[in-house]
Amino acid sequence: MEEKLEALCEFLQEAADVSHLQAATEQLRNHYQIAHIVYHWVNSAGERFGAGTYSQLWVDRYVEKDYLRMDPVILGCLQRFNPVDWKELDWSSRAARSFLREAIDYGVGNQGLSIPIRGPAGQFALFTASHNCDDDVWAAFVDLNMRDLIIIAHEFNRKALEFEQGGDSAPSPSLSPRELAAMTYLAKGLSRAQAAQEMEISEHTLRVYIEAARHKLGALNTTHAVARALSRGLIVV
Amino acid sequence: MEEKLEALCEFLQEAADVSHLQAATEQLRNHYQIAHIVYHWVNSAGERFGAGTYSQLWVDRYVEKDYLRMDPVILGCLQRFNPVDWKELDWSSRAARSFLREAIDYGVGNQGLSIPIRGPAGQFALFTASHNCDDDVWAAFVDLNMRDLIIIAHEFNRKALEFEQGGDSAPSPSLSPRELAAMTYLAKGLSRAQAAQEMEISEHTLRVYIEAARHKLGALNTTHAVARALSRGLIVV
DNA sequence: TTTGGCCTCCCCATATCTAGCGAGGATAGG
DNA sequence: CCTATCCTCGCTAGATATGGGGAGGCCAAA
Repeated sequence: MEEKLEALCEFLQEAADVSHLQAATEQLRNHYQIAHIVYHWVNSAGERFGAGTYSQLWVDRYVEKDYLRMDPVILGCLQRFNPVDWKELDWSSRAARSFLREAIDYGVGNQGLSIPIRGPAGQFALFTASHNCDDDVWAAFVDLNMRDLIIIAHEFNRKALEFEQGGDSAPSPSLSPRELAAMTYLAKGLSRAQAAQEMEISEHTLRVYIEAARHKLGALNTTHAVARALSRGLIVV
Repeated sequence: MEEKLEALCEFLQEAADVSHLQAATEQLRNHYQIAHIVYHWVNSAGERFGAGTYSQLWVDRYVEKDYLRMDPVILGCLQRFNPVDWKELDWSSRAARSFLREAIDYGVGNQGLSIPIRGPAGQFALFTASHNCDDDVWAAFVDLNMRDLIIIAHEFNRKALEFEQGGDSAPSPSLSPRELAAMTYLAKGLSRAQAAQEMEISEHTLRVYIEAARHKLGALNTTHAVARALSRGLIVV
């Protein structure tokens, strides 16, 4: 799985649009005179891409350790809406703190601002600016540049979306209303029998919807189908 | 211009509830000298709120006819990411065109810009500015004010989110690393046997993790547990 | 030291899901 | 009008998941 991720990222680095992003991050970094700019993008198929100015050493380390799954910046922004300063995140666990220490050792800033933006089909973009400085300097920087950074994040998203739609990426399948209802009830924890009762249809019919949704979503089982429907933003619990 | 905008944002930050948003929209409208400003918000429970400057006649008509379900602005923005000019939307169906004609009759602008923004739990916000003028004037307006409008949309969302979260924010339970891994593999569509193999433990042990996660998450079954872990941002597929 | 959480393993009976098959009526768009 | 999609219902059999129970070792914090 990790190799696939790396391959995708490499591919993207060579792709015209993303190298554009890469160049853009570098340019931004120079312009704002901060340590790093990172752009992280999860498309509607759940594939991840990134472009940033972190050192290759840190990127390798990050991938190797699968830090994606515990990085408080990622986890925090997955639950948030608006730009978030790294200080507002949850660094209480030991793993998180040692992660931060290590990150700083690898040249990542001790201060950071991340802007999460979501797309209609479960796309998730995270634009991050980070720097190494004390709190006052950082607060002043954020105060001055927050708006620009939000606008830039939107620009990046536009680019990423263009790339996604221009390429061969499979568009999110559209589920019928009953299929969506079925997925939603299952995501709420109802059994098939209960869901069928809610929808006032036979359980047999409900099964047809689940199967149809499963096939459309390319899912291996019901849980997978519900997970995909959720992470693509097709349903909401 | 800039100072006035900042004052508006400050006002928004002090706004305590949705009824204040109404006042804010009115203020924005005066400031930008356009026909209408509308803010539309769907919270994580799927409940809709709105604040805007449309005439009550049009609002009543809109609700009565259940236009929400066919309004090309709503439908279009539900599938989009970035600010969208109404001209970019799909007005091809007969119903859409007659809807637009009717809207203009009721005083809604013939030009509009809508900014969709999404939250982590399916929240959906739509900030719209509309006006009645010809294309050139409108293009100039958009060109000049797009950035401000994006920032304002974000401010509105921050307020709406605070309002939604005011009080009953139940903290997400913390799952152990193995529990998270189990949830993640299940969300990826692996069967219990496969997940156990990936984690190099027996299927029996895996079941214990799933059960533990299920109880922590207050979930009724495995699918529910995975759905909750996903929608709370505890795991990433 | 004791408590609590975590990780690992095992048994069993029942409930649920999966994967095929088939079929008729409603509805909306071209 | 026609075609495609959706909605509804039925069957069978095997595979898989679920919900109880219990048990021992490890580690860290109180």
